[in-house]
Amino acid sequence: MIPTKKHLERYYSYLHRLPLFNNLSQEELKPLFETLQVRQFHKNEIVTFNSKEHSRLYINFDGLFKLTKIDERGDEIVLKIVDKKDLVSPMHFSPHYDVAADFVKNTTLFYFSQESIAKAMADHHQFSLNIVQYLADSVQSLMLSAEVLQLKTAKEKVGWYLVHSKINATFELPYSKSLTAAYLGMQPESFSRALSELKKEGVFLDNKKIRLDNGDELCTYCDPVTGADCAFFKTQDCLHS
Amino acid sequence: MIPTKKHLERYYSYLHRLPLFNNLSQEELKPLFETLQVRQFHKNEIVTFNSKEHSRLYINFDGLFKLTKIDERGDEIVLKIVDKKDLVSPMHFSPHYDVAADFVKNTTLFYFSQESIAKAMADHHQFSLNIVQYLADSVQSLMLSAEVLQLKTAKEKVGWYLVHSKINATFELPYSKSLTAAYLGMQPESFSRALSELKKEGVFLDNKKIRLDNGDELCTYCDPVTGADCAFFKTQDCLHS
DNA sequence: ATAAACCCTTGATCTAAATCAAGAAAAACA
DNA sequence: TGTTTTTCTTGATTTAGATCAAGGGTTTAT
Repeated sequence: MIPTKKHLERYYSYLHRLPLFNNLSQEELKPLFETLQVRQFHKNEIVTFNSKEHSRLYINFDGLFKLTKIDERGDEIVLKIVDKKDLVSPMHFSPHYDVAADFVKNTTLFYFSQESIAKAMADHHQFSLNIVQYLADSVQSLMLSAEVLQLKTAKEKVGWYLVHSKINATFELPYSKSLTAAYLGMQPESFSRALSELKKEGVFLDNKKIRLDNGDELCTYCDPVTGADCAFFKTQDCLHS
Repeated sequence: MIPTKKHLERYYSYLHRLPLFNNLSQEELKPLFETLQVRQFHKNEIVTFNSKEHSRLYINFDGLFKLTKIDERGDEIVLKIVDKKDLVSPMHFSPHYDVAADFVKNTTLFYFSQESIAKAMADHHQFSLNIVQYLADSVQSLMLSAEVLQLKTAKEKVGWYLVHSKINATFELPYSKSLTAAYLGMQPESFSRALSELKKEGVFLDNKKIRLDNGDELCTYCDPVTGADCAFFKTQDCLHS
C-alpha cells in the first residue's frame, strides 16, 4: 500500500516522536522515511514472522497484536503484546527462527526493509545507538518476564501486572483479562481466581479500572524497574527503598 | 589486575577470534584492546551485576558462572549459563535492573568499560553491527528459553537440552545435572525422573556422555534453530523437514 | 430489540511437578 | 587411601494450577 502525500506528513511526525528516532533530525531521517511502507492486517489474522519473508522492522501504527509461539499440542505462549508505537524486528531473527503474529484488532503496521535500516545505521551512528537501545530493552524485558513467569505464583503475577498498569498507564488494565492471563502464562480461570484473592487485600478491578482501598496495596507486587517510575519509589512506604 | 605483556599477546588473539570482533582487523581493535581489564572471581562467589557499578561488557575468558535472579523466598531462576567465550553486558541494563552472577568455578573475566565500547562503536561501524548481532542473538535465545520453559513438559525439556548438547557440543552434557535442571526451571529430582523416562525411549546418559540406541531418538525433542546445525536437518528423518 | 457470540466467573476434579525424606553414588579432600 | 562432602536417585506425599463443566454477563451483530 502506497500512502498518499497528505497521510505521509502525519506519518512522519508520528514516527519522529518514537524513541527509535531519538536525537535524529527530520532532515537526517528523510531518506529512511521515504522508504516507508504500510500494511494492514485483519483482526484474527495470523501471520508468521520469520527472517526470510519478513526481514524488516515493523512499527505498530494502530491496532494490537500478540507475538506468540504455538506447539504441536496447540498450547500457546505470548512472547510480547505489541501495542501502538511498539516495534517488532524479524530482521533480527536468525534464519530458522519464527514467531506468529496474532492480530487482536485490525492493525496498521509501518515497516522498513532491512536494507533501509542498514543504510540508516551506516549513515547515522545515532540510529545504530537507538537500535542497540531497542534491542537492549527487549533483552531486559524478556529477562523480567522470565522472572515473573517462573518465580511468581498466580496471585503475584496478577498483582505484578496490575502495578505495572497502574504505574505505566492510568489505573487501567490495558487489555482483556484473557489476553493478560495468556501473557502471564496462566489460564483465564486462574486469573479470575487470583483477582478474587486480591479483592481480600483491597484490590478491585471494576470494569478494567483498578481501585485500591488504601493506595499501597499493590506495592508488595512491584519490582524495582517498574517501581522506578512510581512516586512512592524509595520512600519509607516503598518496599524497594 | 594489570596483565603482563606476555599474557596480553595471548589475550588479544583469543579476543580477536570471538564473534564480537568479526570483520575487524587487529589494527582497528588495538585502541579498544588497550583498555582491556581483567578480574578473577572465586567459586561460589556471588556478585550483583547492575548498570551502576558494572557498566561494562564482560567476556568470560575462563571459568563458569550463571546469571540468576533470586526472590524473597530464595527461589532462583537461571537466566543464562555463561561459559568460556560468552558475554554479559550489564552496561546495557537499565539503572534499576540487576542480576546476580553466581560463580560455579573459579573464573577469569575480561572487561571493557562502557566508554571504551562506545568509542569503538563510534569509530567502527562494523563493531556497532557486531553489538547489534550479539543483542539480537540474546533476544532470540531468551525467546527460545521462554518457549521451552513454559510449553514443554519435564521430559521434553530434558530431551530438548540433550539434542542441544548433542548438536552443539560433542554428545556430552556440558554441566552438572543440577545446574542443567536449574537452567530448565525444574528440580533435580524431576530431572532425574525425566532421564529415566528417556531411558525407556533409548536415550542414555552414562557419565555425562549421551548414548543413543538408534541415533534419532532425540529428534522428537529438537527445535528448528538447534536443528539447523544438524546433519539430519531437512532430510526425511528429521521432523523439521 | 433480540439473538448470537464471546468473555468471564465459580465449582469439582485431576495432574504434573514440587516437596519431603532417606539412601546410594560420585567427587573432593586430606 | 580412606573419609568427608556433595550430588544424584528413588519413593511417598502434597499442592498449585490446569482442565472440565456449566451458568451468568457483556458486547456485537442483525
